[in-house]
Amino acid sequence: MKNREIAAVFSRIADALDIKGEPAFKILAYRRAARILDEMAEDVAVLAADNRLCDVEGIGDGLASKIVEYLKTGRMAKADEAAKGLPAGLFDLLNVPGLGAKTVGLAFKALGVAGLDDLRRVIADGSLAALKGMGEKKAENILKGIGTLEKGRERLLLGEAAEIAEEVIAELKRAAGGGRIEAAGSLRRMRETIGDIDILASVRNGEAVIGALTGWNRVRRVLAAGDTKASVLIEVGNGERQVDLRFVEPDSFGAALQYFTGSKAHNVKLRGLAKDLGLKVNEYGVFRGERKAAGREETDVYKALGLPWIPPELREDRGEIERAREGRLPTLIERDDIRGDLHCHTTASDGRLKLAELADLMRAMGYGYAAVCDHSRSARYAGGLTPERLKAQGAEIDALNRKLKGFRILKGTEVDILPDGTVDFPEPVLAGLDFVVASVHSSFKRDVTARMIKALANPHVDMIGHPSGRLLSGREGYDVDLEKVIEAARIHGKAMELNSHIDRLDLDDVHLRLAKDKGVPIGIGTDTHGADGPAMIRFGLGTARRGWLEKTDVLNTLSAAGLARWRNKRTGEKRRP
DNA sequence: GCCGTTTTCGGCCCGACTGTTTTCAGTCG
Repeated sequence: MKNREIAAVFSRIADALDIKGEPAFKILAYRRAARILDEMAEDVAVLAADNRLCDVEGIGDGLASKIVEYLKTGRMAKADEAAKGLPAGLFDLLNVPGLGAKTVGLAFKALGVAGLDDLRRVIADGSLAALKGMGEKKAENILKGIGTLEKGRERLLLGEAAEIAEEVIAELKRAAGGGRIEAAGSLRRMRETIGDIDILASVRNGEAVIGALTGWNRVRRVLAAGDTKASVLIEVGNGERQVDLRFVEPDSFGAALQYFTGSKAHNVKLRGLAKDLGLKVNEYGVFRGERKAAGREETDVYKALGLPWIPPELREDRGEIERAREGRLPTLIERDDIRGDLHCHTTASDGRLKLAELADLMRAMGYGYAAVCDHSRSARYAGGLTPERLKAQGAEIDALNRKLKGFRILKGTEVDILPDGTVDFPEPVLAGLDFVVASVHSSFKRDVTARMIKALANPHVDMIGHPSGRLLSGREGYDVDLEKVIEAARIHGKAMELNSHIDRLDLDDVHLRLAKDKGVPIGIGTDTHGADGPAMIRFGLGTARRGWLEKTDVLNTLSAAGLARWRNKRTGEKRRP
């Protein structure tokens, strides 16, 4: 699939045009197309073959022909033309915070700056500061920006960002002594990774809160501190992370929350819609001329635009505004819809919880069941179970279940999908289990698509575990065609996992929506290994909601009995729930 | 570059902060 490749080419064209000072809206069109391609689950080559590229909003004749050109030849003349005369090192400079395309273009034209080393030199010798419109302060800030860039500004995992935000908010609330303080931005949208942490406040003593933030002992550097806004860099691990704080009056809180939750694409479209209605939307409210029509609550803002409230997780401009206008928004899955956990480990393999401890924690979540899915024998690094040990675990589960009221542990396994596509336990062993997750844990580059499809054909396999295999902290996923695997799941009546581990969130939002559209059920598992595991369902749920999933799309909204019926319907087996 | 129940041309979201300026450009979100 060439979607991401082409997105990267468009993005590069946008950067080049930006440095050259081309019209902003042309650049915007390339950037928008890059984002759309990046998030699209459907193969752009298929769209091109069907002559449907122009059906995608944001892609017109011009971009469509460039995509076709790239698919045919592997090149794009426009990209070469745009980058002509620009040293490759210039593009790196755009990553320096506080340094934009205009300044990069100026430094290149006036001083021949072609990369980071040149930039450091012209800052050191004062020639950058001497340019028109520049100055000592600007040069100094750019130098600090280079330092920040080199410290690493990789995005935080959603779970990490949530933890930091909670800490900051608690700190600010102490100083505020009342009022509303909430996280906004991509964190509120539950994106899988988070850049900056955005916090919105509506409090009496704003000065005290700004002071609490800028004076906090984890703050390394104050980037800006005005009357209504402050930005700081705080220490996180070995790196730094930006926290933005905004103040608004209480009667603008809803408008500001809407505005700072984003996404940018969602807001741009919303404002366009407002304009068509003769309204103006900003972070203070919805206005008709001078008159303020809404602002205190977020629901009022959407209502003023003729829309129902749109859940933050949907706000990515992936069709949610159109659906809201038609009154056809999905009813997203909620925490209370979840009846059990489908993926947990115990001390029998690489977990840190004993069976009884796991059962207690899962009961405390309000569930009716949890499936213990320890590793199979080939996963030696994880202490995978032999058939004999699995049988012994089953006896232990039976004994425990006899003592538990209103809750059961389901006998399961996370069985390895071996390099030849068979699974790690023979069929008679699997036949005695309540739930079977099949996962790839080795030979990531070897025929993963075919192996998963073969595993799905095994009558005892219920679900493919963490299907892409990616780790958000850095590991590329398997070499796998998820569209084909999801199609195979549909044919066999099987489920795909949404693994809630903060480093996985796998399937991702885009593929979840694809699975939903195909009618393939999603099982949300936490992959619990320790005591902090069960609560991670929160991040799985956020991702599920980003994938537009409703209660009926998710397997573990069924009761234990319902889950057994789902399996029996497929297999024709009779198994007591 | 895209796009059109007012438009095939002329729009394209809006504001805060900073540093450089005597009124605004650049960057960011």
